[in-house]
Amino acid sequence: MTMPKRDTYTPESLLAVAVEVFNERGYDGTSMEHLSRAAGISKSSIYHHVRGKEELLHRAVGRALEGLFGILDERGACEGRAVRRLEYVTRRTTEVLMDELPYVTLLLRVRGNTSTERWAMERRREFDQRVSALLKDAVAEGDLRADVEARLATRLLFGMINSLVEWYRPDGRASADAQQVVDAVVRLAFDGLRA
Amino acid sequence: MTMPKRDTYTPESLLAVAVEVFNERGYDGTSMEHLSRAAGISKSSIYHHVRGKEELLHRAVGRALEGLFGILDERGACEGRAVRRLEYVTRRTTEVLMDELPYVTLLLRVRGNTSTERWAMERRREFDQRVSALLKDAVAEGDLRADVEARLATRLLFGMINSLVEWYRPDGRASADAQQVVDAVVRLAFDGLRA
DNA sequence: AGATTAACCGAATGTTCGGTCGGGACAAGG
DNA sequence: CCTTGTCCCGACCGAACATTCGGTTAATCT
Repeated sequence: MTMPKRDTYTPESLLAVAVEVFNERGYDGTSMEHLSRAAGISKSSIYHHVRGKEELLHRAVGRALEGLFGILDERGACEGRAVRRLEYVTRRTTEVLMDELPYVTLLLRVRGNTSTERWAMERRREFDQRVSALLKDAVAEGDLRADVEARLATRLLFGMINSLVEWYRPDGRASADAQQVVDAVVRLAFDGLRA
Repeated sequence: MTMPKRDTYTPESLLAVAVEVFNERGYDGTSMEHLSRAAGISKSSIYHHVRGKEELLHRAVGRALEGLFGILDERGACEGRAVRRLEYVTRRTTEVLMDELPYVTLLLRVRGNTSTERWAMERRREFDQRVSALLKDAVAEGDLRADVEARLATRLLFGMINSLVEWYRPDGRASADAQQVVDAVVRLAFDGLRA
């Protein structure tokens, strides 16, 4: 096997560039010309690394979904009272969203025009339902208010968390910044704005 | 002046159709061909009513912004303690968002590729800052928790409200449904999930 | 040194895009 | 009944689109 020493693109490193551009211009608003300019290689060279535009999208949303579903398998999401598990998932979802920001951003914006997008939307709905069940359990155990429907509350909770992709930008090496955001999300979600 | 009796499109009625398609496929993912099929007239006929694709976008986001900024001029947003004014704006923003759902949806999704989109983003930021100032006042008056930064809290609050466009669909003639959503938003925002 | 191969490129492919053009149908005013 | 203006259409245009193709370069393997 040959191993080129000059720095070169892998499907993964190319994906990182592409996802940045997708998020800036929108997937449909991004041409292969845009991608090639951002990557610093020619349009045709991109096809050496990936099958095409849609494969880049598929890899990106796949990575985001992997991160999100991974949370549900962690110990904190499976053990203890439902309200503690929900708080854990809330915290971890926020963390994963910030860790994998560009990929999750892209996932949250797919509109369903291609089969890849429809697949992503379906898997996302699946994740939502898993968390909705968790919230419903916490209400049943008496730890969460019962005067707001579980499905509705889940949607508003995720609405708050997911909105991070609209404004959060990683702050250099300081993860103190990130932890502050996570705390704010958990506090506001569970205890509200009121003093 | 001639007055055709056969039912025909006005810029406004055409806009309503266009905005639906924009929201389904995304603005960039919508071609004039898609619009013409949805409107039931030919592509070229669309240009009889509007200057082009971007004018439709401009009219739509303009209408959304009009509705949002209108809230800030209402009495409830100008009188009383800051926390009450913030609660009023929260409630009314949710209501306007549901009333003008398709238009606000489009507004919240612009990415900044055209000058119209950049204009919309700027005006939106302006609205955000007005509300952020309100929230900051409420913290200063001791009615809201001080352990979460005002700017951050505003973003999370709007994140929750704005997420409505991702899932809320008007329920026939029943506005009881809508009022339930408004109540849930205000309750969760100010008092949290906890029982 | 010669063969192989990953990485890349410029030029061209067919397709779809937003938008234009000349004209037809039809109602209202004279 | 003939003009005038509204509303619409099919045919078309240049540009931009995603993708393909034939070939070049340079590093690795034998």
